Amino acid sequence: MPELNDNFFGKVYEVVRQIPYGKVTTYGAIAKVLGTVRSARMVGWAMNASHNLEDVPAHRVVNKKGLLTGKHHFDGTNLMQQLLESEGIEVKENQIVDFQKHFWTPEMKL
DNA sequence: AAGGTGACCGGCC
DNA sequence: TGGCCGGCCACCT
Repeated sequence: MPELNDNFFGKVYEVVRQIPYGKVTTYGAIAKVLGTVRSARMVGWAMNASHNLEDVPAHRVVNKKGLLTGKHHFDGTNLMQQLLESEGIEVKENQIVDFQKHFWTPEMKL
């Protein structure tokens, strides 16, 4: 029996899945919605597990500075950047250009 | 059961 | 923006 939504991870997946096309969010924002702002690290952990799920666009999740911190965890090295650029997001030196412009938070949805 | 770990954040300089 | 330090919580062994 799949116990996805029951876990802290499940919640993260749902939020990440709701990230619109061409938008990016931060771990802190997700953690905030989950109610655990202080444990933004856990969000990263969740993303690590989300690696197995294809429904979770982890490439749209970056750190506060707009850095593609997790790009190392992707299959390739520039895969994450390619995906973002494919969505119209400019990425330079592992950093998102006009990060704030593409910034999106789950709170917006609410 | 306890300890170690981690794709982070915020504050300070 | 950049570097360093402490906190924080869930997952894994």
